[in-house]
Amino acid sequence: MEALKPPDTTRAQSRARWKQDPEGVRSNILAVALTEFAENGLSGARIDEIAAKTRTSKRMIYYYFGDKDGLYRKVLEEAYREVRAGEEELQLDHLEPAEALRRLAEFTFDHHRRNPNFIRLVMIENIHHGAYLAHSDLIRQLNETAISRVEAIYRKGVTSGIFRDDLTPLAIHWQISALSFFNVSNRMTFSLLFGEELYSEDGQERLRAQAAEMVVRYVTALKQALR
Amino acid sequence: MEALKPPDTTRAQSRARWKQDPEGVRSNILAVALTEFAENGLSGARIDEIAAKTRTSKRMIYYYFGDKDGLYRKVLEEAYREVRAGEEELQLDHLEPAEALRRLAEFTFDHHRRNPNFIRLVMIENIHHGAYLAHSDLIRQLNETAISRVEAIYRKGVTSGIFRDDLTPLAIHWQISALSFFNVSNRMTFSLLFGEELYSEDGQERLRAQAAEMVVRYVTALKQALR
DNA sequence: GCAGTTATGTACCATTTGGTTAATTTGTCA
DNA sequence: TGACAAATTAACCAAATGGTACATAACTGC
Repeated sequence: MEALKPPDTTRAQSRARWKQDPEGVRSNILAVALTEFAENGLSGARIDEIAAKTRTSKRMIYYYFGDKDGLYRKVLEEAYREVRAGEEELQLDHLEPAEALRRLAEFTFDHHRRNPNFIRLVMIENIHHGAYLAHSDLIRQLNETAISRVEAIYRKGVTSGIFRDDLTPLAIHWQISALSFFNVSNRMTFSLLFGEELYSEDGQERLRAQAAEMVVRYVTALKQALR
Repeated sequence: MEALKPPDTTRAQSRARWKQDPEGVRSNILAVALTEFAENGLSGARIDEIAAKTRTSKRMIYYYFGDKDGLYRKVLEEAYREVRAGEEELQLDHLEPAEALRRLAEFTFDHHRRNPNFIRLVMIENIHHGAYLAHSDLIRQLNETAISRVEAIYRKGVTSGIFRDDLTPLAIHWQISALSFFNVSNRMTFSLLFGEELYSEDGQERLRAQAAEMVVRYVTALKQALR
């Protein structure tokens, strides 16, 4: 349709030498894009800005990821993968159920705190009604383990009689997540509205202990409540 | 700088008559903008789109709100005002502390659930590091009451000996908020990852009761736990 | 060492988008 | 009633932004 200009062959001579590094370029783009999306949201992030912070060019983003949405999707998957990998370390089998549950809650609290960019991506994804997450089987799969971990602990606790038996692992996971997630996701508005005291080192230490205690107390059978 | 075209006086004849309605126009813009920002985020929302859904024109948005940021700021303030106004109805003075606290938690849970657009705005604001909320004294002021409501209940409970005395109203408010907020904010990703069961009517009823129970149990002094 | 494929740099483009200019009408009040 | 301010319409604009076209260098396998 449009008239193409005549190819400009003269300036090509000045090009420097370079080495190919597909994997490096790819992961470099992903890393930069992760922080850009986490910082600015999906529509807030700028492809040009991402490209500029990359060691390569905008062209390569489209070469490897197709378009902005494609890039975002891969970023989301990568973020989930990393975070879930970080959860592997946790070993709770040898602990008695109440202690295991407390540790799990504390761990989750810490883990979310250490991964604010991930939390932000999840917030962003929720703003978009989970439209991108919906298309990723990989991510869904990664989360099965989260539930089974709670389930193992809870089942043991019910069997030994120290946990009440009218709850579900899913609900317990929900509660732990809520307290841990909110702590990071709403930090800015909460501290602006109510002061910084909950977000000092001490304050966080207390919130963490309180959140864990809250969950444990809730799951503990009433007749056990006095120890 | 640029050459101006000669004024086109001929077509002006065709303009229809209209009535002035500054307040109506203003609030109409605000209402439309609220849902657009809540739906798409700050950078995701389009001024043209907002204008189109308005009964007036884009020009009026700039006339009344200056620029996109100005509009967003006013939307945020308006949303806070409405939501806080909705909390006025709550009367808890006549209840004994444990019951009052349970009611407060349940009310907050319901209230957040009824105002998803507000929740989304707060999420968006957190994505932006609370940059806009930081400039609004009005909003900060509106939240003082939230804390004092908790404080009144908590103080009564401590005095009468049924609440433990090592907590702060702020932390209790944080806990209630976390459970209530997360329920709405993370609904999409959570249900995509773990299924819809927590978000059915029954599921929500249970989560609500559990959240309230969790808070009450936590605040209750241990020696009271068996009633 | 050459043919074909993969990877990359440079320049360019169409559209979208926030924002503006200028003219015109409606309301107000001396 | 007429001048001045407030409200509103319609057309226009420059910059930003997602995305491409094209040429070419690096790599791979024979």
